Amino acid sequence: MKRTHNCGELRKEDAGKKVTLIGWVARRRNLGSLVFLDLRDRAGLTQVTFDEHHAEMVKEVRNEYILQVSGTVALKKDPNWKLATGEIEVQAETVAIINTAETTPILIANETDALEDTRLKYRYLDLRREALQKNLMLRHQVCMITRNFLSEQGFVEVETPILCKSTPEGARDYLVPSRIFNGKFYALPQSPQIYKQLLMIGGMEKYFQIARCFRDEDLRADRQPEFTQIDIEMSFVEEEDVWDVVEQLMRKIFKTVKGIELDTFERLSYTECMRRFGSDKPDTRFEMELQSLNSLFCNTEFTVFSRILEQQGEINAIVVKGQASRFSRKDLDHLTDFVKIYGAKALSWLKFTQGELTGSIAKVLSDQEKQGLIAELDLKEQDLVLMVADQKKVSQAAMGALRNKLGHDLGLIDPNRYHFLWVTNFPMFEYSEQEHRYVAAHHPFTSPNLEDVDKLFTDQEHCFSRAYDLVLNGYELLSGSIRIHDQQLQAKVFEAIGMTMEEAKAKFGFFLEAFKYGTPPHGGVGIGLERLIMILAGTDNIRDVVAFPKTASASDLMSEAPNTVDQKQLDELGIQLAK
RNA sequence: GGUCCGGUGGUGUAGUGGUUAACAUGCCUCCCUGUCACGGAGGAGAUCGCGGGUUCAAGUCCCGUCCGGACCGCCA
Repeated sequence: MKRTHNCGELRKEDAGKKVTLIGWVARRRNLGSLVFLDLRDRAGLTQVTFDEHHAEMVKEVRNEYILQVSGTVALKKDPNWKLATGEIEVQAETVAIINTAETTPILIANETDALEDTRLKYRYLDLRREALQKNLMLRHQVCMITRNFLSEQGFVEVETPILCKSTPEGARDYLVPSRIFNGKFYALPQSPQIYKQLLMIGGMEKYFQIARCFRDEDLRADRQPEFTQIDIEMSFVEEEDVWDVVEQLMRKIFKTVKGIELDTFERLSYTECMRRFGSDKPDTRFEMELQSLNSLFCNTEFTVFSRILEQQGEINAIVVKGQASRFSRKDLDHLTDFVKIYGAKALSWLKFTQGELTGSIAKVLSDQEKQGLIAELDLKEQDLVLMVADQKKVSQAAMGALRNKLGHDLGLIDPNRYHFLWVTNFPMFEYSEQEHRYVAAHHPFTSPNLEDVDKLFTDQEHCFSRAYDLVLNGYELLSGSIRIHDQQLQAKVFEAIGMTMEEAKAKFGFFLEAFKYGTPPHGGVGIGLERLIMILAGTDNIRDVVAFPKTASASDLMSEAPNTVDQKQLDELGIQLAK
């Protein structure tokens, strides 16, 4: 079985050549004694023509049959400009039916038919479609660029274990029961975090891995229970060194894949980022930043606002420029419902038309406040002001989400822009409403800012860390940090996050032991590969860039995993099911 | 754990209490020598996700349940 060409490469220059193609039948057009078949492989489509002497040979052929066709390349009288190979056709001389196929439940040639559950059940058929093939090849390309680039920079790819020790901080672990030690469990890695740090202690200096990670948490459009990180760790570095490697890698990827020279990677501290965008992963392709109205309303008579301010809350506003008339009362009610998702109790709105402020809270504001608003927000005719007054966290989250929604709905976002932003100086702790105390915001190996070490116990709210994220177009593309390499500091951090040395030893004893023997200063990142590919592929669904993805309930519709197992398997593992 | 949306021939949809469940596409048969989402004629194909209830009557209303999707919580 041999082919001389793939189904995507023949051009008018090839006219007259004898060729052999192998491919799936994508479509048939049977005109009686003249039959056209579109033959498809991963490279594309080529029309094969069977004249009155050959039409009989393919009478029984149906879609998705695999044919080997030999014939002569000929120019078409009427080219099909929609197809790369549209100027030519192959006039068949011999044909072999390599395989037959039953009628497929989904039509491969029609990219838009079939809903996602059907596509997932027959994933192998969905994979025959151009869109998924392109995405998987793009993913391969990015991985190859990454491997080559990092290797050239002196990074060594090392595989770390999949069967690990469970460390039940952070995300929920996937557990694997041990047969040899009944009642004991391995955990699948949430990330190779500890191992890559051990590799630094082990003297690898520069490590990377295209690493599979597992988190047993609920899914989202951009979250799968198993996913891949481009995991990088470096010794003897500070933030700038890590960022430089990442920026170079991104430049290389975007240059090769998209032909784009990236702009400067901007930087914002976490606090600044939250203040301006209400999110730690803002889409910075458009403006419409949050503006605090706290000082403007510090003496307001409007009790809803004054009460919020008394409780250390925030009043944040965004201004939709020049589009006030576009928003009906109903639209604004929908936006109110939208902010309520994020815990906001209400959305206040004001329209600036003909020099007047009208809207939900226009009657309760004093003239002075209205003039202040107009000046402070630099309002122009037809501007719409949207405000959420609430606890700081709620106000920021609601306005950040609203900003994002409006950016999309109003078409303020240029889909061809790629805007990178480093978010730096993440807080070391975050307040847990459930536990009524400050808890670690990151894994406990993240270094605090050196000038904030004193605040570890005295001022956790204002203690910041050497953790950073890279944000691209509203997605958190990577997280990373400079790690702690000093034993005393590590002990302090454990204590500060409420972990006794005994607990720490029980959980990470091997790791702490390793720390004693000359740990180099080190830091790194984990890049979310799927999110990067999603953005490059222009999709907002992670399943479009994963070959065999899980559904929102973490099941595989094709293989029907997870499934029940034999009693014998359970017995070997010493597992008894409840009930 | 929660909120919302959806489930109707193979596939995608319409059907908002009343005849034999409609349309497109796919599939099957026949016709067709220049199609390229070919065209034309005919045909088969659906216990309307599942269970219960309301009603003279349920694809349609109600309750439960399963499945899919989006989001909130969660994701150190």
